[in-house]
Amino acid sequence: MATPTRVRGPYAKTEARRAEILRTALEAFSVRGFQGSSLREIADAVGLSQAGVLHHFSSKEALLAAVLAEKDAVSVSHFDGAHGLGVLDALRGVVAENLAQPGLIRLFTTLSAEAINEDHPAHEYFQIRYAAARQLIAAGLAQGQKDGDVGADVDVDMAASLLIAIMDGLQMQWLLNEEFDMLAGFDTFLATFRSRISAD
Amino acid sequence: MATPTRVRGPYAKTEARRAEILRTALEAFSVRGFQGSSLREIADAVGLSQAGVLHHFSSKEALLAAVLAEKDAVSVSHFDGAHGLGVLDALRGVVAENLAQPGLIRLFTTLSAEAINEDHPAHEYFQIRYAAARQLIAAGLAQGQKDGDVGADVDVDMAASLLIAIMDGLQMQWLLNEEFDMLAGFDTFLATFRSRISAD
DNA sequence: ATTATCTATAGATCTATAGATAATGC
DNA sequence: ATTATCTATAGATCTATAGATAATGC
Repeated sequence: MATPTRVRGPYAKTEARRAEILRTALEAFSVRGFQGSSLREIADAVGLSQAGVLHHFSSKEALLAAVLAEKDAVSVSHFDGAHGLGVLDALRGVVAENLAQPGLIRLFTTLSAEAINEDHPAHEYFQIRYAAARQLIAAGLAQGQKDGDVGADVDVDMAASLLIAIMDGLQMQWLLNEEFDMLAGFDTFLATFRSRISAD
Repeated sequence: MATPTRVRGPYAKTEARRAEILRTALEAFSVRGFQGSSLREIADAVGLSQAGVLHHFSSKEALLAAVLAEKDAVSVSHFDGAHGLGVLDALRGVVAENLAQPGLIRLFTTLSAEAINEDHPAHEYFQIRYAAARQLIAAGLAQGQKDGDVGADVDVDMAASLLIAIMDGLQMQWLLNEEFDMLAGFDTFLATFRSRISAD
């Protein structure tokens, strides 16, 4: 029962076509959510039939999974080696970068709210994503405690949750109103928060 | 072309029936969103046919509008007379109250994210709701500046945005994980924030 | 020969309306 | 007589599959 030998690979254009579908699906999901988007509208925007899209992604859920998998872990690069109060600067970098990617932020904001529902296909994805983000931030702050630049009395898990909460909340206000300056908001928050958690 | 005289009112049971539909619709919208909920599932849960629901609310959008109109302005009572640093205590009261109403919080979190889309029927509702919340909080803080218990250098609009952001963000984490203690999170935030904005 | 794509369609939905029947209020 | 409710249905969707045809790779 060996898997049949793959005689040859896909067409040369296939990779680009798949990327085009993913880009288009991201746009649709970010604006209308997963439930509110149809394969038909994505196919039309790409210039394929609906069945053509399903040739590349076997189901609507598989397409969502592919979109999320592709855009995952992008912001993690900011955290390479960040520790202690440097974590706050890394997060500021994430906020600044997000300003240039409204579509991506809208995707995550829209889908994460849809995914509160346990039956949503991205429910587990977002639970894991949030836990991982908290863990990454908390670990960086804990390292800072060892190094002595973060106060030993700071609850690093709660601090991580607050940082994520303020970022999420500012994004929401920015998405509802482009004029809103979420970077200034984060800086205002950070000014207070930094002195709060820093070891005197 | 006068409106035909209303000869008599609805049945005695009608008010209760409408309330039942609203309660059921809130539950559905809060779990699956507006787009993800169907009149059929709401009708089934109430024990009516789909057409029966549409007799009481002329369309799905009208039902959404009625749900939002009914639940609006509930938290405003906390703010009666709150000003200056008292605004922070009022907001803490809102967070504490929200802990007992996960369904309602899920409704607003789910719908507000769906409503980022300009074409969503609740888009304008949430823009107005956010603006009103910011205005209410900012006005309370501005009053505190006149009274001298909030620092004159504080940007009250930004402070209001930060307070709303942290509340929204903590709610999101709480909805994804019931174990998360959002009141403790808000208190941690407040401890720092209060000293930050208070006039020395 | 295999991959990519299309047309056609099955089988489920979904919202809203039309028109009939049952229940209630004046 | 009016309100409440039902059944039936129109008219649009929606996802996924079957099977045919076109394009490409070895």
